[in-house]
Order: sequence, then structure tokens, then C-alpha cells
Amino acid sequence: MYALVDGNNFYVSCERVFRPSLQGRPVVVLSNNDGCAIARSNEAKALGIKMGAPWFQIRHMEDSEGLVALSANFTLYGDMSDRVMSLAAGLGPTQEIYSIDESFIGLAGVRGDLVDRGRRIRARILAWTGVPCGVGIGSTKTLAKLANHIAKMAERKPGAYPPELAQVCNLSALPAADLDSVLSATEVGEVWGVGRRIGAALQEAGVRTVLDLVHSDPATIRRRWGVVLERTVRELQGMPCVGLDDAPAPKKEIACTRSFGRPITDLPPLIEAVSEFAGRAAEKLRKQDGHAGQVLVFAHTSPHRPGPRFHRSVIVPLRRPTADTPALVRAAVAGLHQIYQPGYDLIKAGVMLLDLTPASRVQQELALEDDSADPTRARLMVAMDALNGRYGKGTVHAASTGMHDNRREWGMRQERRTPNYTTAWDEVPVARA
DNA sequence: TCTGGGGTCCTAGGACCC
DNA sequence: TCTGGGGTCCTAGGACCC
Repeated sequence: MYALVDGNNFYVSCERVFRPSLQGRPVVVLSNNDGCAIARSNEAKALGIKMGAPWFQIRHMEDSEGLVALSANFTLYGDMSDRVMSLAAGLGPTQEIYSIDESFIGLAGVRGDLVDRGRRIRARILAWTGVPCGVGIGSTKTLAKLANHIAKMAERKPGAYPPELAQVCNLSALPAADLDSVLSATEVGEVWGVGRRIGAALQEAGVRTVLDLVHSDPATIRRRWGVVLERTVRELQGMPCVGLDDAPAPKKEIACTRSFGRPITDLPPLIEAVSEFAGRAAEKLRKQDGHAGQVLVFAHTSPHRPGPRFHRSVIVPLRRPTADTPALVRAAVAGLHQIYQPGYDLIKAGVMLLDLTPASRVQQELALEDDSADPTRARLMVAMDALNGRYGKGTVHAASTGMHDNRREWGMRQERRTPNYTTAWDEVPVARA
């Protein structure tokens, strides 16, 4: 048995904790560069604002509907996430943190009324963090996910589902007939693992509701759509095919990519940006105690705008796997020189670290031909990470990243960012009596 | 004017091997 | 008309997730 706990409209809920005046209003949180909506309050959803809607297309609702837009504040959301996760863990013996706002809880051995238990944990999370959550319970992860969706819809759209399923929904406790009517009231596209493409194709084939999918033959599904969907069908039928992953494997690739605040054409600011991306990625790499064997760098023009297109990438192999920031930055910049061509309005670039191996697996070499394998360099990197952790990102960085002021040229737009209420002393809110 | 960022898994096809 | 059989590894691309 599994539960899925996830924050309602998570980013918006985090912002509302510190700005209660946003309750009841249509609110969206915008992606980096204030590009598009990546979280929407229920009121914003009711206005018809879609996930990923470009800000410039919905901006008019600021005046007409009182829509509030905020720039994403991932530092705040990450910290709030830690708090919510540690409380959600109280639901059962094991936990898989699936995303910033979702975790699966393994309920094996948990006794008593699961819905009751879910309601108590939900109330505690709300009281202690201010974030409202939904709890879905089912005999497989896919069913728990579906139950979570139903818990939310039952709360948001009264009448869509039986009201007692709101907020906390246990599908495995439902009588068969009730379960069927709930499943037939839900479209296939809502199922975890059925995306836009397959959802549309299933509809086309006459599989419209979740109940239709449950009644389909797994072997046929496999032949036509592949094993992934077959597993989904079996999970919906109650056969567990996906286990709880409470010790996530180290990443196989690590990326740092950004859209720029405005287009870049010249090489120097591009070198700064790519250097910073490589440095950030290197930090993540060291956090998982890994080495990279290859560095990929890419840059491209906007796919949405007219004009000459540019879209290139190159993989730079490293002579020896490393987590050394200067070595990775050098490789990224060398790659950038290979692909760069003047005369294009580039709006995005990025660095990916590939061919990752555990740092413990070091290839011995006779001669140290560069300093990236020098053991004192590893200690330098530890010191660098510690400084940046203590005094803030970018306190110490590779020289080619340039000084912070230059970022005006390529840094992202964030016109509506809220303070780091919980992670920066000078931004902690002050309560007045 | 203005459209995010970071991942995973699966499959098909080609290269290569004995 | 005929073209061996079986296997591994790699890569690119598609689909999905939040």
C-alpha cells in the first residue's frame, strides 16, 4: 500500500504562507525570466490559465481579473519542501521524495484507518508549515497518484466526485461499484504515465476513461504502445510494477542550462554564462561525489522568433574524469569556442556533465600532466563549496565567470521575486504586535 | 518585446563480434 | 530464388514526469 502526499499548487502555496493577502486571489508563479506560468492557484486555474502559459499572453488579466504574478523563488520553495517532506514522512515507515512537492510513502505494516491517519498528517503539515496538501492512497504507486488527483479534484470542483474523497482519498477502501464510477468519471489523460501524445491516441482508440484503460488487455496494450504503458495498466489493475525508491541512485547526467534575460550575440558574455553553468554543474557533481568524463555545451536561438536559426552542441571528452571546477569550466569554454558563430541572437545556453562515475573509482596515472588530478585540488573544491554554502552562491567562482555586475548582460529577469523568507537572515519577515 | 529547467526510461537501428 | 544466427553496445529520438 502506498500514499502520495503532495502540496496543492505548491509554489503558490509557499508564497501565500508569507503573504496571506494572496489567499483567495488568482496567483501564478512564473518560470525563470518571468517567461511562463509554472504554478497556478485554483483561482488562476479557474480563469483558464494553462500550465506553461506564456506570461505575455495572460498578463492582461492583471488588470481585468486581479491576477498576481510572482517570479519563482526556488530557494524558498526548496526550504519549504524540506519541512513538508519531513512531516509527510510520519505517515509510514518509508519515503521516496519524488519531486520538490511530492513524496510517496510506503505504508507496509501501518495499522488502523489509513484515511484517518492521512487526515491527521495533512492537518499537521498545514498547521506547522502553512502548506495545504492532498493525500492519495492506493495499492500501487499509480493508484496512489490517481487517488491524490481525485482528492484534489473532489476539493476543488464539488460535484465532480463524492465529497468525502476530498483532501484525503483511499481508492483501496472504496466498494467496487463506487470505484468504477470514480474511474469512469476520470479521463485517461490524468493517469500517471499517460501524457499528451498517448492520451490523445488512446482517446482516438476509444479508451476514454480510466475505467476503459483498467479494462483493457495488458498484452494488447504492450504490443501497441510498449511496456511502459503496459506497466501502467497493470498498476491500475492493482498489480505493483513500480517499487518505492527510497535511496535514489546518483544522477547519470547533470545539467545547468538557462535562458538569458535578453539575447546575446557576442562571445565574451557567452563565455561568462557558460563558465557559471559549468561551475554550478560541477558543484552538483561534487555533491553526489561523482566525476564527469564528458562535458556537453550547447547554445541556441529562440525557436519562437523569426530570423536566422542557430542550434549547436558539442561533447568535449575529458582526458580523465574529474569534478574539478576549473577543468570542467575549461572544457565547457573550449566546446563553446568550437560551436560559436557570430551574428546570432542566442537566447539560451547550457552545460551538461555526462559519463558520470563515482569519485571513488579513480584511474591511477604515473604522471600528473595537469593539476586537476592533484589531491590538493579536491580539497580546494571542498573549501570552495563550503564558502559558497556559507556565504551564498557565487562567493568563490572560476575567473572566466566574470564579476557579478556583468551579469546584467545575460542574467535572467526576475522582476517579481519575493524575499528568501526562511533562508536569509536579512530577509526574514518581522512580526509586529 | 515577451514561451523554464532538469531529469528518466524505452526503442529502433547501426556497428561490431563470434 | 537466394541472403546464418545470436548477441552486445552505443546513439538518437521519442515520450513522459514535475
